[in-house]
Amino acid sequence: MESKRTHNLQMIRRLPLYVKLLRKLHSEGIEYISTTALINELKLETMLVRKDLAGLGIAGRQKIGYKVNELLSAIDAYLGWDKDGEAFLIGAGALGSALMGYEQLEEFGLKIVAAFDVDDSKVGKEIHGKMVLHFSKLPNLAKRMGIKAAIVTVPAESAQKVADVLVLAGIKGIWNFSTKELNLPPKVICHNENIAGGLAVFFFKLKQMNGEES
Amino acid sequence: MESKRTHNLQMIRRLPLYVKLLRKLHSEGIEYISTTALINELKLETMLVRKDLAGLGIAGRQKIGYKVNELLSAIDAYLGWDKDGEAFLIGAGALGSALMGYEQLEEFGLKIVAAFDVDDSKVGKEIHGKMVLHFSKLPNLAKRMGIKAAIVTVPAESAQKVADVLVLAGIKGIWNFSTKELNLPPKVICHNENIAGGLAVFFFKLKQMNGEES
DNA sequence: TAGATTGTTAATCGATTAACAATC
DNA sequence: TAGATTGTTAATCGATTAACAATC
Repeated sequence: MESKRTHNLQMIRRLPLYVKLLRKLHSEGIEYISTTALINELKLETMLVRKDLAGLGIAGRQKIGYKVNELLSAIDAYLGWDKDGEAFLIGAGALGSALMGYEQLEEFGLKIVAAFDVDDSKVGKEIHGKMVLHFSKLPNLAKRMGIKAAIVTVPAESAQKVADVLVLAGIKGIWNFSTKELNLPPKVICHNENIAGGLAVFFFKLKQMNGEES
Repeated sequence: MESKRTHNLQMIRRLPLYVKLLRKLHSEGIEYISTTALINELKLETMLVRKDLAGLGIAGRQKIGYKVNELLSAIDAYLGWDKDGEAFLIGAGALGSALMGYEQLEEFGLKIVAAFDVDDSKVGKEIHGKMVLHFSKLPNLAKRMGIKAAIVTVPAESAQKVADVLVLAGIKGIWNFSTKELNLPPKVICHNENIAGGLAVFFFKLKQMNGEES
């Protein structure tokens, strides 16, 4: 029963792009789409899109293409979007506040139900309609509400301490925005979002471009 | 004079992690660091770190390691951090506001000098100490201030229109946070930050983990 | 039938990992 | 000298691209 196909993480990163477009098509009443049409809209490489759709394991029809709603539910299933994802957010600073107000997260299946911080000037307030609670209340709430996912947007210095508490509170997955590799037990998964890394790549590309001109 | 080494983008993404640690060491007065020590701190793979440092083109000394400040300036030079990066931000929504208040950006060499929006309820206000101006003022200001980089945090629907204006205004690099592939002339570089993609990977890992348990 | 499109298998390319050599 | 560490070259692995087959 083990899955033979090796999962392509880069492909998974592209899935939301497809979802965004497919939902738009769906809302416009379009039932079928060909890869050629997808490529035109998304400006991706032909073979990439073809491979990605093939990887979802559903069949298209020649001359017609893929059924839009079949593609959508295949992607949902692939990503585990069928059960809706509720998460706590820890660290209501600039970045944390942003994620609390970032509609795209809910659009793509993640709902932040509450935020936590240790800063008294933040605790008790609402940000984008969501309550900021004291971090000490997290373990109880997590158990009571059955929350299994957490978004970590605290400074690098506190990240490991926060993670330790999360693990004890029964959190199973951490989306980590701090610039710090976390030490976690094997049963807890972690995905690092390295924004500073993205910035570095941006700078590097800029430099290369300028370098070429001179 | 052309560079022979192929640049490893993944390595570039890791550089800020090194910088963060190296700066801390530097401030503590530590002069030399070995890769072994770096690996312990950062929890990265031995060979990755070794290769990354080698890629910077500076020499370490056996038994002693690398000179901390040499490493730092090598990374700065590699990324083009020597000249400081000033940027405009377009789209002062949740995500845009966050980036305006996100200290890490300045820490890693990018200074947002002003933000732009078309929403009258935002224009004229200050967010995290930075002015939000009307988008129509961008072209003039960009030329007057010599700004060459822009951060795009507008919704996918307006992203291309914004990009077109930026190109005309002489912007040479775009850090694109919208879920939309931009159509740009070859001389303008673009780096896409796909946060929804990161979320998709996070969900996928969560699903895999839960799937294994059952 | 011809053409457009899906589907699959092989080749290439880039990044990581492993193995080994060099040196203080 | 022995050991720790840097430095380099080769092997593996994953993702993309190319080539070709199948079919409506």
